[in-house]
Amino acid sequence: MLVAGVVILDANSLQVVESVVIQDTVEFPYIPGLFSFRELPPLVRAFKELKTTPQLVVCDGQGIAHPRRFGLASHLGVLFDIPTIGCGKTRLLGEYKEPAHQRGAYSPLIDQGEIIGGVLRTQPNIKPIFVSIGHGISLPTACTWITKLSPKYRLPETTRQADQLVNKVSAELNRSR
DNA sequence: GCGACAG
DNA sequence: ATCTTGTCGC
Repeated sequence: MLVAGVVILDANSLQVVESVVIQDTVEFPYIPGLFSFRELPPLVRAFKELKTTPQLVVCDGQGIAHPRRFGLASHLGVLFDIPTIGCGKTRLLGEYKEPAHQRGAYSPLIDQGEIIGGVLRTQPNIKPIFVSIGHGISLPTACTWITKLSPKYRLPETTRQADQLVNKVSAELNRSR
């Protein structure tokens, strides 16, 4: 069983505009590099229930910072033809130097001589996150957006709100069983 | 063969 | 992701 959530926030106030949570049964296991095979189906189901069409999507996973340069965020962006950003808490691949300890600073994530993403410091002296292009956006613009969406915590508000919603639902789901 | 490895 | 205690800080 898997619970997937999508939360839409207003870009300026960062207040929740709409949210969708679905529960699905997935058979495909988690395999690094094949994340989409497991997470995309339920995510697509959740997206189809949205009444609002998002102008930008922040995904919990990588974009082109992927062995085939096509992670979950890239996949979702192409499917719905919507700008997307891959935003992971940990690294899938690539080498990098520690970014400056200042909010908004980021250093390039490199693989095979290519810049596949940015290691972004969203909060001063806090472990950075891994940002990469998903679809229809540049890396600098993606980093600017993620920084703007993370005014107080390490992770962007979009991800935090979605996580909280999912945890809440899955918690009361267990309690009744 | 060994180590690395989004969630 | 999950397991898992106390602890530090706003």
